[in-house]
Amino acid sequence: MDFERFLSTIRRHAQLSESEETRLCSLLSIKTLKRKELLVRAGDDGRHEYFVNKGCLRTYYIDEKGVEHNTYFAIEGYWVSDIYSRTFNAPALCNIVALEDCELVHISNMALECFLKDVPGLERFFRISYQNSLATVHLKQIQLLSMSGCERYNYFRAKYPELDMRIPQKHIASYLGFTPEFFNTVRSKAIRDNSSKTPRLL
Amino acid sequence: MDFERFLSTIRRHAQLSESEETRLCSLLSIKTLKRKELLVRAGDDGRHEYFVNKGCLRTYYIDEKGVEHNTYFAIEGYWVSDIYSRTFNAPALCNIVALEDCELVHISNMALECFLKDVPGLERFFRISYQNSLATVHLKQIQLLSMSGCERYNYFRAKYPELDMRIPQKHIASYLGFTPEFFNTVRSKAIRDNSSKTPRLL
DNA sequence: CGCGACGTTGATTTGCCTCAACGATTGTGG
DNA sequence: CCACAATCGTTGAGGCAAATCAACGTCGCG
Repeated sequence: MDFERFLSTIRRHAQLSESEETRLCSLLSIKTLKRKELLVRAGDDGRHEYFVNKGCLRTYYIDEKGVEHNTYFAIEGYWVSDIYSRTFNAPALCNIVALEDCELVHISNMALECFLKDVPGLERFFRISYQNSLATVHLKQIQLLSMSGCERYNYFRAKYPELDMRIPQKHIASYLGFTPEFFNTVRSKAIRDNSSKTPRLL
Repeated sequence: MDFERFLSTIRRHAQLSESEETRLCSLLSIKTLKRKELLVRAGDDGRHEYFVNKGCLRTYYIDEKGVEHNTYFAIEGYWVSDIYSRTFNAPALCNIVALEDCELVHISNMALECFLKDVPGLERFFRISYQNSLATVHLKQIQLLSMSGCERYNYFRAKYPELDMRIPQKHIASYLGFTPEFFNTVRSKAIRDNSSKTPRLL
């Protein structure tokens, strides 16, 4: 079992004692997924947290008309789950699917909650992580409200060059909130005038 | 100094010892604001957290063209701050202004951070709060991507009836991501066919 | 090879914005 | 207490950004 990357991520914001780390590891398991396999299906029980050791996943919501909307991409070192389901003990809102073959570290929400009650250091880790996510999401929200489609894509390319290359364009289009066709015209324009001024926010 | 509501909010997710509560209170102060007064100005130091005892505030971002975009409303029992500034020790991204006369509980980010290091119970409180916010914001993000303007407003009315009545329409328009003029046509339509199906998400 | 997924391009439509004008309401100073 | 300004909400005409629909080239894969 390879929990090294997992543990070193935890250690970035919190110190656990050796025995705490051992106990934590006993709650973990490894889950592998083939490309296109579903990790979470909307409506099912989504009360699990995953850490990406290897691979790439996408989280998306399916609206009433059957249209998919991507909300999140996860690659190595990222966490992924249906946060809504975990937090409110509700059925999952979103689907999560592997874009590549994946190796994930798994912990059930229940095990995690119990462990958190006992181990303040881990509370601290997640408090900091969630705070960071919240600040980041707030920035994304500002972006969605204030930037044109073209600007949003330039911003995305500048901030996540790896995702821009690794993920099929139609998924990026959906993530940024427009159609694949429109994404195309934006994209060719963005590449043409590559003079592209760096965005104001980063 | 009236910290009762503040403390009872904390107690909802965490238990502090009596001495911890006393120490916490010694870090707090009361801040009052008149209507239209600024609490935080974009670009300034925003490393403070506030809890609303009384009143109503709005958080907004000003884009490059000078247009305001509302991102958050806070009323009694809510917390408010420039989370980005607090988290990344950066200048504030947003302005925060009083929509009514306000009474706030104030704590500086530095005092809060120090206290958190010492008091695991408070880490827990904020871990849970941030997790709830994150789940809620994720839902809002889904909404912005998947719903039409009209649907977004019906959703907002259903979920926050108090805010719908308490806050000037133009601010709600901006929060939902469209102009006051367009908001109006949407609003009159929404009221007319009040048959309005309850939204799928809540 | 042939099928299906993906990316590309263009014609048409539409949701929402812009601009402008006009009541209604609130606030303010004389 | 009234007059006037300022702000807010309302309505309509015209315009633009982005969606929709449809057709076609290309690539990877069974």
